[in-house]
Amino acid sequence: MNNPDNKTPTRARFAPSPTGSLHIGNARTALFNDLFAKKTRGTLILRLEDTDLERSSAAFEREILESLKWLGIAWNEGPDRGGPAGPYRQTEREKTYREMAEALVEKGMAYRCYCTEESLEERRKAQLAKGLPPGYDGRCRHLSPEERADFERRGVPFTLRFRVPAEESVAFTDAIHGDIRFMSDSITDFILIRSNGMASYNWAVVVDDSAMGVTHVIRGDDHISNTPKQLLLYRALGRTPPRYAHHPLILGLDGKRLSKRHGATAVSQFRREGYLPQAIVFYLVGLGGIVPSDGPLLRPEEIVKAFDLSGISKGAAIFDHKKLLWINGRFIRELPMATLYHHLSPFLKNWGVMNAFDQEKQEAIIACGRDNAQLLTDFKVIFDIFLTKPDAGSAFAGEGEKDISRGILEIFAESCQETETLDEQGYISAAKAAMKRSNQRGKRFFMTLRRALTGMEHGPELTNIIPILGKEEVVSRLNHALEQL
RNA sequence: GUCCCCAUCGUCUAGCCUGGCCCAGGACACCGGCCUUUCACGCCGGCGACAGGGGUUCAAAUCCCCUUGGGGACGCCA
Repeated sequence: MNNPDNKTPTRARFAPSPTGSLHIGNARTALFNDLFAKKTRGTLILRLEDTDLERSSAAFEREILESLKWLGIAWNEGPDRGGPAGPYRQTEREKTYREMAEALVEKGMAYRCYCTEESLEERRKAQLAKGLPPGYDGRCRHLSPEERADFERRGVPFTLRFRVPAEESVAFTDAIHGDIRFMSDSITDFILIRSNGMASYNWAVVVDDSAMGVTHVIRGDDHISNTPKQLLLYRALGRTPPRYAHHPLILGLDGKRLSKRHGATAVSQFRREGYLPQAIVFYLVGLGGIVPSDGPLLRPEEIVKAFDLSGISKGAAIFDHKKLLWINGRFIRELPMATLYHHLSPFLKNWGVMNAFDQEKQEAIIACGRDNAQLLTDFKVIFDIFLTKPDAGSAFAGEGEKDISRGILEIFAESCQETETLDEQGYISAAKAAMKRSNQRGKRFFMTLRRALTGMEHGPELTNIIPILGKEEVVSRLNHALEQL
């Protein structure tokens, strides 16, 4: 579906509803649309589906836009930046939905339904109990003029329902799944306009996509069964439907659709936890089978180049947190320092690193800890090594070893003093000299140094840590440790 | 329940369209080893799958059918 007749420029859209954070599954939909638009040199539209007045909020809207931007998803038209196909918020198109629905009523393709929600709910339950598919039973479909007049006289609120034609075959070719066919009989009359006057999902989508000139609809698998409804609507409207691509959903470890109870799912949360946007994007496209996730780390342009809708795998994929972590670690290790630093700086500010060290030193520390980090937040421990003098005392081995430890530290301190500059080479020779003089070496020797200098048993190599600490600080820490012994 | 979608190692996948090169390749995870002053990184090795059954064919992971399993939809949510 890479724009077969490339006469018409492609127009794709991502249409989240601001009723929650942008979660990883929606992010993938957004990403696919973004990649498709970029690949075909088309347009990406961002549209807010805020017709659920109860649950939509401005805060969620802000968070969604922010998360999208952070992921590097760039829309050309949207609520925040306008465009020729506005409005980009469904609540602002309210009037159009109603007028167009009324026009359908005029033509007999839609009708007023006076059923109450409670009654509908009861009937649905009854259907289910009888083993029938739940769905509208068509009660108001053939109201007599008298009955209708009666409802109107009593001022009963109504919805506008689409009159689904019988025995029609609705087929479409999905870019990912191939041919899909439904019979209209499996679809019951659905609501176009709710009793509060607001459009319902399927209607708003069709009116919008049509008005906005959307050529390609790329969305989750869960919308496959909405597609025939929308196709019927296009038919009623006499308009050409877009092309469709339904990608599979992301599932949790238990095989159920990914949700909050599977742990972190919001993009903003991943961001806070120290994931890189590059890693998330790379993981997400890898999940779809677009790029091999074990292959080389790709730059955004390369991902665009590799992107192909028809290459997306059909089966649902389970979200594997461990693999994401691994990918994140790879990016931390392989990203250019400038890029890594950029993503790390908000964290550095929080940790009070900014005023403690100049950028050069910060970068040296980052380089020193890279191999030990999988998340950006893992750098906290690394920076702590340099930020605070360790409380080494408790970290030393048993009573009997105190004298040995003392000897090692004293002698190593001397060796350091004798060394001109304690760079990597200087450290190595100081250590060699100290080993000879103290007659200690190997694990005991180095672990003693490590504990005295960092207060921890694990961490980056001392050859990387010591040059950054510098001679003065090293000696100071050694003395500090000696005092505690 | 009805309709729709899907089905290769625990997980993500390659292979499937255009049958033989596949007693199925890679990666994550896991296990073992190496490197090493520690953890990590890195390197080497191991474990581990064509859901089942029928066809078609000289030959099927690959094509067809059925079964099973999973997912989704069926809402005045999107």
